[in-house]
Order: sequence, then C-alpha cells, then structure tokens
Amino acid sequence: MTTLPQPLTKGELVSLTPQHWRTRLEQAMQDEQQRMTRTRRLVLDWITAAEAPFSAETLVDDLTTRQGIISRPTIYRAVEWLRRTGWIGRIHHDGAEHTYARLLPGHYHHAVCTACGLTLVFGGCDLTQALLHTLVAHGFTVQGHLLELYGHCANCQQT
Amino acid sequence: MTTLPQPLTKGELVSLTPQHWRTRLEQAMQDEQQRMTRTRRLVLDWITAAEAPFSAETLVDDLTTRQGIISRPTIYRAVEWLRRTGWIGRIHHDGAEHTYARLLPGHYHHAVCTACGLTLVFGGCDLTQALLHTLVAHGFTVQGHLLELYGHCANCQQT
DNA sequence: GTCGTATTGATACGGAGTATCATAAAGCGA
DNA sequence: TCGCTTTATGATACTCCGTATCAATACGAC
Ligand SMILES: [Zn+2]
Ligand SMILES: [Zn+2]
Ligand SMILES: [Zn+2]
Ligand SMILES: [Zn+2]
Repeated sequence: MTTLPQPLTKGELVSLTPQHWRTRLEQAMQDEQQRMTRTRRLVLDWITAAEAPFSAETLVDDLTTRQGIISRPTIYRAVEWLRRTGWIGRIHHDGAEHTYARLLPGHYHHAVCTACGLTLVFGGCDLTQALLHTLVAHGFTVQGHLLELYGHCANCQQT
Repeated sequence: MTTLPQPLTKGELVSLTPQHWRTRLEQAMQDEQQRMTRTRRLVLDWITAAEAPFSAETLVDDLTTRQGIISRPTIYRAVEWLRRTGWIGRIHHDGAEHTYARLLPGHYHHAVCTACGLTLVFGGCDLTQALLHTLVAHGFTVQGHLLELYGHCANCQQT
C-alpha cells in the first residue's frame, strides 16, 4: 500500500509515480461511474507514459494516427474531464497552447522553462495572501487564481 | 504638467485618467516613429473612451460597423503593439477570450469579478518572492509570470 | 445474453488570431 | 505644396484550438 503527501505543504515539489497516479485514477473512475472504454484506456495509457507536460493536440496527433481511429472530440472530452476532476492540471503559456500534467486533485502551480519546456509542479500556495489585504479593502473576495511562472531551468542557464 | 505614481508600491491601485494615458501614449508614439494614422486614431479614441477592460473582438465589432471600414488585422496589430509596449495590459480569463486595460508601461495584475466582469488593476507584486526559495533550490531562475485573480466584487457578493 | 445508458466518431461549425501582398497614406524634405 | 520613401492598411484567405450535434456503438449491470 502506498501513501501520498496528501495536503502538500508550501512550495513542496509534487512527486508522484505514473503508476500511482493511474491506480488512484481508475479507482476514482469506478467511484464516479465513469466507464473504462477502449478509447479512454488508450488515452490514459498515453498520459500515464508521458514524461513531460503535453498538449491535447499532441495526444490527437499520436492517437489518431498510431493507435487506430480515435476522434479529436473524444480526446478533448477525456482531457477536459481529467482537468475538471483535477487528475491533470492545465498549464497556461501566455500566447501558446495549453499543456497538461498529471496531478492528484488539489491545488498546484507550475514553473515552466521557456527554453526547453521543462515544467516543475508545486503544491501549496500562499500567493493570494499577499494581495488579499488590498482586495478585501475594496470588497473583493478572491475565489480562484491563475498563476504560471516562466524562466530558465538549471540546464538552460547559459546566456 | 501632470505627475504620476511611477514606480507603484505593493498593492497600490492604479489610478490613471484616460486623457493622461492618451497624452503620454501619443508622446511615446512620436518618440518611437509610430505614425498617427486615421485608423490608429479611431482605435485610440475607442480605447481612451473605454470605461472597462475590453476584448479585441469588441473593438472589431464596434469599429468595423460604425466608424467606416477598419480591418480586423489592423485592429489586432494596433492592440498587439500597445500590449507589447505596455500601454495596455492583457488580462487572461482561463477559458475565455483575452481582455485589455489601459496601463502605463510597467508591471500589473488584475482581479476580475466573474459575475459582472469588473476588473481591478494592481501595481507592484511580491508574489514571486514566496516561491522563489524553492525554485532557486532547484536551479530555476524566474523571469516572468502570469497571475490573474478571480472572485466577486463588492457589488456581486450576494450568493 | 439483454438492455438502458454512457460514450463514441463523423461531421461540421465557431471563435480567435495571423500570413500575404498589392494598395494607400504618413511624414519629410525640397 | 509636391513628390518620394517608408510604413501601415485592407482584402483575402488561412491556421489552430476547441466544440455542437447526433446517429451509431459498446459498456457493464443484471
Ligand atoms: Zn530548460
Ligand atoms: Zn495557487
Ligand atoms: Zn461584480
Ligand atoms: Zn507580478
């Protein structure tokens, strides 16, 4: 039996084996009456095997050509369900297309290397606290936020 | 002569009259060899008169129908130039289209009411400081970030 | 197996933004 | 004020990402 760092502490790096993610996910799918169809298995296999954040279009390209006929809408439906339920996190890239990363349901942020695309995932966040004071003073209640960090990873430091 | 709160302090609300923004912008356009064409004047008039953040498509709808023929690419070119040079800020809305707000060149964030669309603009930000420690420990240098806050404004507090 | 329901794939559509390129018009100096 | 050079524009068409529709299919509970 495996245990997980469930409520992550501030700044803690998320560490999660693909197999662990997959096991928990399939459990949840049963609990929520989600059928394990051929198509979903292929999508989940692909995502489980992914070594880095991926875009929906990458999935489409790979699965529609190699693994038999899987339609674009179905792939987007699967990805969107995983995102909505928190099993993958959506990563925003300003001008570019979204990418996704395996996660356990929860709250995370990403640090994306703009040179090589490497993405670090962080659990926990106290970011809203900083602005909260000013916002409260204006009667604004924060319910969510969007935060992505961009920079260079350890391997891409040379100017 | 008007003075501005140039380097904004943390959490300070940006206060800027449309006329002031316009004056400074036209100055900058001259300095940077940007021609003041009929089309740009119409676009700037529209943005100067805007009372809330706007989308590029709104501009297209308004200007192409009412003010004579202005092409969509031209509008997008103008908006993109203003964004690149910092005279407007791009506001991300997760799933939905971008909006833009008048700004002076600098660094800002937005708090968007998901009920009525009201957008507060904040100058200054210490948000990266919170995560920086962990990131530095991983050899990651932060060069930029994307942050939007979502919630309900003072007028939209009722359930 | 049978059956009801969830899911799929085909198709087509939509919004947002961009590439191209010949034409027009700013701005500047004569 | 008249060219002239350079920049900006508009028409057109296109790409990319994502979604609506809906008849046909396949889960999986029984
Ligand atoms: Zn890198
Ligand atoms: Zn957060
Ligand atoms: Zn509101
Ligand atoms: Zn910031």
